[in-house]
Amino acid sequence: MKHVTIKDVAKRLNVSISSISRAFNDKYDIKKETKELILKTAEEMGYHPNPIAQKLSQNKTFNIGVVVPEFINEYYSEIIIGIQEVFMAHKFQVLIMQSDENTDQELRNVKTLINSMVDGLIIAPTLKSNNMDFYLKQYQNGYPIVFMSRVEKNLPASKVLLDNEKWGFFATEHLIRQGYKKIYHLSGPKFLCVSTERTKGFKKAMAKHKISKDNFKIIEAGLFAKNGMEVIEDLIYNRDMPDAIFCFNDQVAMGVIKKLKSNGLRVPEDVAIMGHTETRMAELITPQLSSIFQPTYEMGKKTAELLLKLINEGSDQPETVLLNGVLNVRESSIRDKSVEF
Amino acid sequence: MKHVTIKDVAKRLNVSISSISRAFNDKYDIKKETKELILKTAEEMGYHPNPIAQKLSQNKTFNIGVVVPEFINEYYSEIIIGIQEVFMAHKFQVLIMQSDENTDQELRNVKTLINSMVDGLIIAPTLKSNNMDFYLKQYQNGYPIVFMSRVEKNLPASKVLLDNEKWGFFATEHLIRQGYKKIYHLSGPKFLCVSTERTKGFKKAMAKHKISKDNFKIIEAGLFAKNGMEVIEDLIYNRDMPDAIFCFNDQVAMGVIKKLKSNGLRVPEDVAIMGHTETRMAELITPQLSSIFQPTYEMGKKTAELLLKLINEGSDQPETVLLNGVLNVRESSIRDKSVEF
DNA sequence: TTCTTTTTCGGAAACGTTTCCGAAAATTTA
DNA sequence: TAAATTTTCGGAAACGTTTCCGAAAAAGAA
Repeated sequence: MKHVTIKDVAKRLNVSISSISRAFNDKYDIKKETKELILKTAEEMGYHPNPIAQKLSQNKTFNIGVVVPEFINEYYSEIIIGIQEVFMAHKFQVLIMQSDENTDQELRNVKTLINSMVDGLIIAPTLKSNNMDFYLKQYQNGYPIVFMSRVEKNLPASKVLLDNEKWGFFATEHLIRQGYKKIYHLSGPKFLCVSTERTKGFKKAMAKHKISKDNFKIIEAGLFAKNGMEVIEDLIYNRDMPDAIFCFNDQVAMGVIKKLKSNGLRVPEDVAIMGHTETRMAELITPQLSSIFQPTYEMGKKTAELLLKLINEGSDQPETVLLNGVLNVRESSIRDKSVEF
Repeated sequence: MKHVTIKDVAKRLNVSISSISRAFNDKYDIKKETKELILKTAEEMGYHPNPIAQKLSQNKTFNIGVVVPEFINEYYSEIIIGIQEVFMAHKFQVLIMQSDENTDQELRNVKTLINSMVDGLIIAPTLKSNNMDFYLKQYQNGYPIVFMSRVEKNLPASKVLLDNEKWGFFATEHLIRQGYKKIYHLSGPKFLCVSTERTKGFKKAMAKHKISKDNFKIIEAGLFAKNGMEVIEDLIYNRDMPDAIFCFNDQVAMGVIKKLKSNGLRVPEDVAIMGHTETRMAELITPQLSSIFQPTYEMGKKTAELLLKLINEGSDQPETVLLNGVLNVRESSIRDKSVEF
């Protein structure tokens, strides 16, 4: 496992190490023939420049870091695939770290990556991240950071996110247009901005269509299937069942559907269900789940491009990319066709 | 974004850089007071040792690489969490790369990581990986590599995997014991060893319980829900429906269930379904899906420990860890309770 | 006190590159 | 042919550490 170094090649060819370096870095001041000779014998000798040494010398690591709250769900996994695609094309390595929805772990991750001298950072904060001040300070000091997904629209930094309010609105309006009269919204935690945004969209739709306060309700549920199940249990217990529910995400929606079915309620005939942040399971369950598809792959690519620009050109103005979703209507929110409206 | 270096601290305190280094590396030959003084002022000045320089100097990167075929499914994500846990405790960074089930991409990933001088590698090969010879050569040259999940039981290298034959056997035997008489197996691709192992287990159960050739069948399906759906379409078309199906994995099983239901067949009354490599969705769908749970987290931890040992102590004998699964019986494979057997 | 041993520290080489500077060689111009 | 310019290359410093070696300082033994 002995590595061939630049010196070995230099000695073999009786040239200076600078020439070897020049040959490998496509510098202008080297004769074409010597360059080719060098590259050829280097190849033969199995020489590869040592990235660590390059990094030390250039003070650049060609690594970037990605910190996500989790990648158990396909959401961040898909985003990362997009990120990786862009950076691999530019010879960057993508270091991924996950925070397990833990703000301390997140801070440790970020510090580890900064310490590892990554050239830039993509951060999707955890649920209750209280590290934003620290991140912003780094950003303002010129450290290239792009935020993703779970940040406020007015954060003074470059970021890529779905317009959650808008698509919360569309999801809700779809239910209204289907003729459902009593619509509840199971929101995520209220300290999670993507949740409050979606809730804002929900309220906006209620206002636009002049639905009275008696006919809608916002219930703080959570992120997971079990949160959805718990809420349904309560609603059943309280005999307070709407005819449509817009859930914070597909996981919650699936919990809701499960619980409704096990209590003999039919979806969508008794209660219509709308999810959000579509998962691949949406098509597989019965009934198929209506949801808002997020363009995860494009989110990843866009985020990566923003960071790449920040790394190469430095920051000028923070740039915010608001992406659009797709409303996928499936069985779970289609009103019985016999009902005209 | 100017980094404070060891020299700055040395100048400030009027000591040599070697002393600073000694203070940070807990060397014995430094006075306790100076050490404390150094650590204190270093802290004040915001000095952190530059990992790149450390790596260059020590010829060790404290990075390890993990190459997985994908992490869209929760399986590898969970394993990675286990891996990360162990390595973070030992101050290693975990570089994750994914191959998108593409053997060329996989080779590129591995080479990139080796070039990046990671101290060790965990590899879960892609479907049709034809790079095993290359990996084994590296391993035999002393490069620390541990294989995971998708490798042959007799591969001459350290590895961690589920005993797929055994749990394929148990899954099948469960169906037999429930009284199902005609049992089909939807296998994965035949060049995927975890699939052939599970199939072996299926056959073994058939042999043990003396089920005649007319009453079981092995159909090569694939890895995804749509593969399961396609097979069911064929079976319906050919009027060739068993009363139980053991699917290669949960994804296939969910496709199967969906297709059965949309054709008016009930699960498990008409056809019982057994999955494998349990997903969290198993509990959420109707009917709840019986499956073989794989101890992903422990797999990750165990793999990481093996690699850590290999890195620190060098290789002696290749070690193979065969993990056990858990048979989780749920609604999809429980025979009507009125039937005694 | 003087000599030996131990503790503590500084100097310098080494890790493998890139890059600046200046010089030699090759080419062009006068 | 000589001078000026351009091309090509080597030497050496720099990146920020660790570590070896030997010396100074402190402590212990005689």
